[in-house]
Amino acid sequence: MDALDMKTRHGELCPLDTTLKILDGKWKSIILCRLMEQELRYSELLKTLPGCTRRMLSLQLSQLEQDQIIAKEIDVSFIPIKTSYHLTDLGKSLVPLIKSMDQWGEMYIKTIQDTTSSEII
Amino acid sequence: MDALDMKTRHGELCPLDTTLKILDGKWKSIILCRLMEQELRYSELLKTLPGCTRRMLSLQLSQLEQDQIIAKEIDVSFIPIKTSYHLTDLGKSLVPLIKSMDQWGEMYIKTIQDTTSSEII
DNA sequence: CGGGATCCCCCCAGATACTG
DNA sequence: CAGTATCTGGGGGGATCCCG
Repeated sequence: MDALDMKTRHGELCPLDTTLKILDGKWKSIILCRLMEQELRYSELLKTLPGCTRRMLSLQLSQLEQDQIIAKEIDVSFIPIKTSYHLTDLGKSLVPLIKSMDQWGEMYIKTIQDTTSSEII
Repeated sequence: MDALDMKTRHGELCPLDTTLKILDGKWKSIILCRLMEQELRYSELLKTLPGCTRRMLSLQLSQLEQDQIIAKEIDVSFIPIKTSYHLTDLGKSLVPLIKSMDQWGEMYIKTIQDTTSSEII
């Protein structure tokens, strides 16, 4: 576990772990849900994430950027500066997986509700 | 976020989050990888997880059990007691997803290695 | 053998203030 | 507008000990 010290934040035991590490973070899943639909600016993202502080948004975005899942464009043509975030190709390749995980989550929630309401155990 | 207070540890904003919460935990991904292959006992699992303490293994297993991803069987027919863990049906339904995530992780690692070694940016 | 209970430390994340 | 810097507390996780 010391041998492989890749540039990114990986050193996991299996590739599955790598995927989870990339997705792990308090707001990353929702951020990705938003960016799957459209490119968004920092302040626009912040509005859609009730309870998320600017500090946290910055941290999560920079990690996703480091992992090359998203990229930002900075428009310095006029003041105030505007930055926008969008999925990279690598990020786009994650979309089908995210949708599958979302669907499984939906199924899971339904199943749990059914079994706990009828209380079979 | 107060309205829905399900029995399980969920209160997330999107189903994707639910899936990630279930999988999130220091050793869960590897535990699931092991249990996908075969049913295993507590001590057997511990051996295949170098660095994992008994405390952590207990915690992770109990969470997976609470979430109804795994189940345990306790054999009290003789001393010492032996318990074994296996995937539930819900856990088995997660297998294709886990394999997809594992495959994406493999692809990701390769891609990152290529781009960073040639340093295209 | 398969866990809990307890203590303790460190890091994550919130609050607040500052900056180009 | 889009962030960073600093301080602070609460919880996750290691180490250790105990129990049925």
